[in-house]
Amino acid sequence: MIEDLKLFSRLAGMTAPTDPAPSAVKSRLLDLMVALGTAHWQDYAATAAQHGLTSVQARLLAQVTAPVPMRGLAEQLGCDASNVTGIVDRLQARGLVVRESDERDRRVKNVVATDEGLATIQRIRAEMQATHTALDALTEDERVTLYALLERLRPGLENRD
Amino acid sequence: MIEDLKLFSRLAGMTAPTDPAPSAVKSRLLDLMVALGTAHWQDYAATAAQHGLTSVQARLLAQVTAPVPMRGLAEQLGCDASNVTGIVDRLQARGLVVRESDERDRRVKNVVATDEGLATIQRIRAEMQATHTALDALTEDERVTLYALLERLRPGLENRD
DNA sequence: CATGGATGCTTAAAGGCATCAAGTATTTGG
DNA sequence: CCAAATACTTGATGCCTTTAAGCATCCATG
Repeated sequence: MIEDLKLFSRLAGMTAPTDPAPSAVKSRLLDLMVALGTAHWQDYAATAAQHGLTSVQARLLAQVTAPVPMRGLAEQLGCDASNVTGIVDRLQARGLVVRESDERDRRVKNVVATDEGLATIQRIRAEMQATHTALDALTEDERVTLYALLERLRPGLENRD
Repeated sequence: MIEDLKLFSRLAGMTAPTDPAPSAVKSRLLDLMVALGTAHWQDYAATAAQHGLTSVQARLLAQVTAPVPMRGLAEQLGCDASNVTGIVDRLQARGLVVRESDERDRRVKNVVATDEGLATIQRIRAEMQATHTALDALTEDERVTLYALLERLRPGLENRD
């Protein structure tokens, strides 16, 4: 692991001047991000499954901290509005959310989390064992550094319509 | 952004001594990882979709650098073997992979990527625009640091059966 | 050698996710 | 007032996923 760090320091130095070819670090970093992203996602899905939820149901539920119209959920999830209908149907059938008609615009239905819904999503967050374990492997300072680096990655990743 | 780093350095210092309560950094880092993981995953799926592949199909294809038995693919994808049958069926229908009977054990069928399959997966990797853009926001040194940190996260995340 | 138990793969059924096209309310702007 | 836009739902189709069951092949033990 420490060898790895040295290896990449050398690689970094080698391509430093003008960085003409795509960096070897970048390529390997991409692989690593795919691998970790997948593993992390599976942790999320597995934890949600322990509460009888699919990952997309958990993701939707997490968005409902305040009343949200269906349309808004569709945008946040990056999927078709017709899709949200079914997901909310199933969450509602389990008593985790409720649909409320908007008074100002009667076309709109706002989704509201029930107490049980709020409790469930909080529990899922707390129970993501693999992710917690992984983060425990870092010192607090390292977490700060990681946070800062990931924060800088965010702008490039988020503006996908 | 730099303020953020200072903020978290302070937070880190505050919880330093014995770290009794769950760290605030850890909690925010978890949120960030969920957000970035999702965004990154969507980039992956969208890029694969441009080549008419689902994300799982792309993921499977990426595993087939050498002949792999169906069972091996199921383990690498973390899903049931019966699932792999259908995914390989569809990839095979598009001419991206081929099934070959293993000579030593005739129960086994090895999946082999065609030239077109190899080319496709390479193109998808190269075309993950959002991810590449995001990584370009970092300097080479920062990428090295990020790689080293993520590498340390891996053991905790990967040993999920 | 024979056979019973693994092992590798496939099929079928059932449920959820995703997109598209079409349909119903409701609002809004000319 | 009426046409277009908007919010949501429904239905069709296809893929993913799991479970249970089935077939072929291997292997270990008697």
